[in-house]
Amino acid sequence: MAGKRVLTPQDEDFPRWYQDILNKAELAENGPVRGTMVIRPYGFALWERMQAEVDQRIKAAGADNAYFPLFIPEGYLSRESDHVEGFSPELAVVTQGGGRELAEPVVVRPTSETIINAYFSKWVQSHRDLPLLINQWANVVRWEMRPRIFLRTTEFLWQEGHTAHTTRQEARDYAARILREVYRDFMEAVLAIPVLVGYKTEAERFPGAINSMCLEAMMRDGKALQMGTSHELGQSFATMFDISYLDADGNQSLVWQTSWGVSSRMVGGLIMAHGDDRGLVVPPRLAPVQAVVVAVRDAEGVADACHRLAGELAAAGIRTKVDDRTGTGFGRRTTEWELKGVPIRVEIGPRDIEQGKAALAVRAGGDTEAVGLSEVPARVASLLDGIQQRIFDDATAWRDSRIADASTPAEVREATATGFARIPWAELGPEGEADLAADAVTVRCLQRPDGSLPQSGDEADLVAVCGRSY
RNA sequence: CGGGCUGUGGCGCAGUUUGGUCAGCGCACCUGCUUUGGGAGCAGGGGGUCGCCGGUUCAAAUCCGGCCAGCCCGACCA
Repeated sequence: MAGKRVLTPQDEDFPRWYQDILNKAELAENGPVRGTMVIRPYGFALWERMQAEVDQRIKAAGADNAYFPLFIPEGYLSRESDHVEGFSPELAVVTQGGGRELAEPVVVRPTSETIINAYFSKWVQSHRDLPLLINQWANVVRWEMRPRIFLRTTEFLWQEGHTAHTTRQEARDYAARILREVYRDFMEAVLAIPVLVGYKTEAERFPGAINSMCLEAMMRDGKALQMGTSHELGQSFATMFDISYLDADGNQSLVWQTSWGVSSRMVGGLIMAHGDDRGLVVPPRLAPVQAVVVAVRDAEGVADACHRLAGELAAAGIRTKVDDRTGTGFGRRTTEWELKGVPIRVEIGPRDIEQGKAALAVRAGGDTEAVGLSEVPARVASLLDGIQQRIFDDATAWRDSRIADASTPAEVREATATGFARIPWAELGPEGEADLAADAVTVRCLQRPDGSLPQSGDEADLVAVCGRSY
């Protein structure tokens, strides 16, 4: 009745472990078209929580939500040469509609810079129209060669922000602000995933950008996952789409732009940053279910006590669920909630009722304790705070133990077998970067020696953080 | 697109070398009873034109030809 293996252990086969979690925690599965995914209710609940938290921060940063079309005239893409070069291999193109050949094929958006900027061009006439700060939640399609659920799918869900400013400095500051106040804050405070911030090298830059900033996280197998990006687009799109305005002195000027996004890939990051051999570990601030009240077995008063307690927990602002499926064995249900990473289980059985207590079990760490029924809501609330911090601290300690300093490409190769390597960018350079690429090792980001975000990619003393990535 | 491999109930697989008695196993699912404090036990049961098309043969999951799909490793990427 005990100890049966639920998942392939991470150490044995990490990709297999990931697949097992997707299935057993009922997160997502493949769609019928290669590279597409069906996101199941629990997986989607995680995404909805992410959306809510990110959306709130985006609005606090002053951007408004809008929605632009899924279909983009093919001609729009080719207006920005780097952009079209970067994306054309992975475009899905519609050539027929209504039973006949289309005069001009339309592409399914791989990202919306082109169509959004076509409208920015109409909306921006005066310096009084700036800054223009727009965000949209959407699905996009990129025909990926090697899809993996959540991490790299042909269709994925994301938010993309697009802004226009009067000066380069203002645009840069806003892109950096989004990186820090929206993305980094969300990832560290809510997802409990520590991230490294920095600049992309020219080789890794977004097609059409003059500067790409990013957030990189380490997964439990030591590989890197790019969790989000924020780009300075300069004036290339402004030029191509003629986004110009009259400034206060009556001169015609071009805007400076940014774009930035995070996607459903973060669900994959959440799984791989915190998950263990028992399943998912969801940090409390994200968790769709923060506490599940489990009826141990069907006995006098158990179901009533569970529902009463769940009501009190909900009233205390805790996202709560009751599991009174006593027809299913207790062990199985416990395992299920563990697989789904619910932060706290509140277990109530006849023994607990007798003693006027409930058993609290914490997913991260596995601690258990008995708490008087009336004290449960307060105790759960305080435990949740501690759990959130603990998950973040554990992830940070884990990551830091797998980052090594290197001074030669050979040392970088060695260190990236198990984690990240830091090497002076002046030492590595674009030549060293190209060399490492042969072994699938890439520069994840350039940052200052103290880990902070540079003001420009040309600063002396920048450090290249290298790793294998998803 | 280059290199390696696989297609058999929902999932994971055995069977293919040596054609027949092979359509099977584990998990999952359904019913009943006993269970329930870490994936329960027993009994009974449902579900598969063996990727598709064609060929050889008395007989094809098995042999032959063609096609299709998927997986893994590389170039691309949120």
